[in-house]
Amino acid sequence: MWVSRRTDYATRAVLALTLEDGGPLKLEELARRTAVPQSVLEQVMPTMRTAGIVRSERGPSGGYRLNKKPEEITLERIVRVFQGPLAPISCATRHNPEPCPMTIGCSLRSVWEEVRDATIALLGGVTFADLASRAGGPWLDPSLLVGAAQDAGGGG
Amino acid sequence: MWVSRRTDYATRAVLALTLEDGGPLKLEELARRTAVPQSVLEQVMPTMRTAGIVRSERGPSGGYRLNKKPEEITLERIVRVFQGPLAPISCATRHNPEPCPMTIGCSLRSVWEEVRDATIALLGGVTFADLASRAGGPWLDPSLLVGAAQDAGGGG
DNA sequence: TGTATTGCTGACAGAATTAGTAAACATATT
DNA sequence: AATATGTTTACTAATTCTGTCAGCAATACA
Repeated sequence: MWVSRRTDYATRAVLALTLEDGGPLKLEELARRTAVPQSVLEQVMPTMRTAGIVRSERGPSGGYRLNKKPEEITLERIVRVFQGPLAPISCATRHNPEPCPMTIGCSLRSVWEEVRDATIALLGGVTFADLASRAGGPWLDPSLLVGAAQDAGGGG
Repeated sequence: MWVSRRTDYATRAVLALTLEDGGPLKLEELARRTAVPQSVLEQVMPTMRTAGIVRSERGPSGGYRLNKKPEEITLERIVRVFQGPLAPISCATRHNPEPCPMTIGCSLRSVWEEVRDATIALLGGVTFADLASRAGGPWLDPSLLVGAAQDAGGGG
């Protein structure tokens, strides 16, 4: 339960863009497909733009596209942008591990590091090309869409 | 960075008790050895007692002991008591996964589940007997102890 | 019986984090 | 200009985290 809502939203958005394969998606449409509040996506997408993951165009016929090939975007990348360090505890980060009073011989830390490494290995080994190919059918449950975007209509 | 301070403290305390091997440790002593504020341990230890991990005796010559053999206490057990579900996201818990609007074909969820399972495998595969045997030398850095427990003195 | 020593419990305050809304702004097209 | 889009910032409410404290409960021992 350590993945924040925004991280979740971001990964959904990138998956949606991957499935769209090139064509730009407007924020409104993106919000509808991912069932994310538009006002929140408004904050999430610029962050990903700054991180170089997506690219945007303004004005009519604007929208978002991926800025790289899906095979080059790992889940780890997205998660890191929104979550920071992946270590479960601050004494086990790779960069600036917080010194803990039990550094010497603290056998707990090595386990936390193993958890960290396993997490990184999994998230780093999955690209959005993988995710898209696995996401066969319709990946959005219409019955739960009601209220997610008021003017989404029944369309489809 | 999803392991809370209290979880950290709890695991340290169990390790300390394991290293003590049977002999009871007073809360005050436990706090000193683990460099945890005594007032916080006062909340953490009863929780572990309720969970059946430790056992306590009151009065003079009282204190805490393990309630099981160290080989029978996994790190997973402790973490679960204080953290709840180990899944990184609420749609990937084993018990009551929160339905997310992308259930159908959402390929992200399976990755979160892999992270969850890897975490469980690691934490569940390590017992405090393991940890104690790995924790060779003095596992408390004296130089960082200052201020951790005011009346600990410079002693040692 | 009473006192000292220990653990137990619940209330609480401050800080930090999270989630979501909204208003005003910038840029591109027509 | 007018419209359609993305951008930025401020803000509120809710929740969680961390640590402190005061007072209660039980045990040992004189």
